[in-house]
Amino acid sequence: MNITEQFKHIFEPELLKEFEDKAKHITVKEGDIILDIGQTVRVIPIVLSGTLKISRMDDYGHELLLYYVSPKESCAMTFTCCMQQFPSEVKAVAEDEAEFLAIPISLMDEWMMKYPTWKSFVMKTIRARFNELLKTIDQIAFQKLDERLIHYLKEKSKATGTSLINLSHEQIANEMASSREVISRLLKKLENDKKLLLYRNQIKLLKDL
Amino acid sequence: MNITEQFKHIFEPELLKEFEDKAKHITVKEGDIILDIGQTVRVIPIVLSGTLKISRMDDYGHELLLYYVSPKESCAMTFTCCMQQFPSEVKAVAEDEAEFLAIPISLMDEWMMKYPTWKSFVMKTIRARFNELLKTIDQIAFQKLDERLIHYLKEKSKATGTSLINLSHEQIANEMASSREVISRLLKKLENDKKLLLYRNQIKLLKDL
DNA sequence: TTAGAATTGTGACAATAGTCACTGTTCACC
DNA sequence: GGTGAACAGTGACTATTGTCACAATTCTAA
Repeated sequence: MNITEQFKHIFEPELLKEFEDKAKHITVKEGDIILDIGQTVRVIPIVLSGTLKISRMDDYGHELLLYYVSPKESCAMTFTCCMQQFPSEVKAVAEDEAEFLAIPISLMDEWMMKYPTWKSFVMKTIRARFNELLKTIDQIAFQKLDERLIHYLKEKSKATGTSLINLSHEQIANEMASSREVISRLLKKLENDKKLLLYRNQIKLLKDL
Repeated sequence: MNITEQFKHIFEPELLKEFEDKAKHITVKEGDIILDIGQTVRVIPIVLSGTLKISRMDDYGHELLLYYVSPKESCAMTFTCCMQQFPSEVKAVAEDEAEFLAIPISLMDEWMMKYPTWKSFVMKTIRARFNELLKTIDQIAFQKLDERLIHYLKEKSKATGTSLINLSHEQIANEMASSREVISRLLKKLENDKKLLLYRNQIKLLKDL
């Protein structure tokens, strides 16, 4: 899709022109690692299509999904990291085939001064991501695994825009920092409760989940 | 202490002058609620002395400590909330008697443009708080309660600047979203392991904790 | 000084989550 | 069509955390 068209209600025309001139258009395929923990942030991504998955890893390779970056969105942590050239604390992976604009970090500062819509976009993004992290904290601190699983499935469904989730139980367990058997059992229980249907590598969410 | 003196290495003189002219000097005592969940952010606090405790609550009143705001620091979430006039998602309580500068949120934007040190302070604060939230997530997602307790005690000690922690087991359990009996038992175990000493309403951390 | 409140200690048990071992099923590919 | 890999189901067990009940201790304030 035409970038100017997609963003014309968000950014001023002069900024859209800058996008055209200075941002690189990047396409990645499912599973590609866009940014790993410890890597220096070199560009700010603005998603055009597809979804990026942002997650946290511990020292033993355990993963925890933090949030998704959907089209027209960006990741707050790149803003703050790049402005001070710090390495990334999180991992960004393409959830499916995705396109994004890569904006050189050197423009951040200039644009913040020059374009009110950019400043507002940055602030909105930071706020939104703070709230996502708080939601994640709520989940793991206050909720049991069965409720967390339901929340996870709903978020995944929202991010991909479909009630068909193409993941193995093992993959789900990994993203939730849990174990396969436990997730299998909980999913089975949800199926018995008519909340979803289980297939191989696929889960169909039903309306009363 | 003189404000100009305390901040002269952080902010430019013109900005310090603005502090003197436009910021309110507020003193609160231990336990005072500076900002509750749902309240609109009206000022940006910059701590002069004492410590603020930032925590998250669930719908049933369970609490989880997120991080502390120490002298010369501020809370990132007020920045982003106030710039768009959103209600607060977290609770801020005075950990002990504390003084802070209250900066009217209307100045935020102007100062961001005018004072490079202010912009840098804001960005640094946002980055630091993101990382604190990630550390909190690491703790609850990847660590067992005994490790979390040790981490909690060390952070508390760092925040208050002493190895004497004046809290009941119940208070600790609350801040960690756990239960009193469990915390009591874990503390007892740490005492047996010569990591700390237990008294009524007080814990003395030993050097090999 | 003494009653009541707050704090701490502890045993018994329940609930939740994780691990191990093994089975059966489905799929891809030669 | 057959074979091995990936995926899913399940029972048995363990570990961790939470809950309940109650005792013991210490503090506070009348």
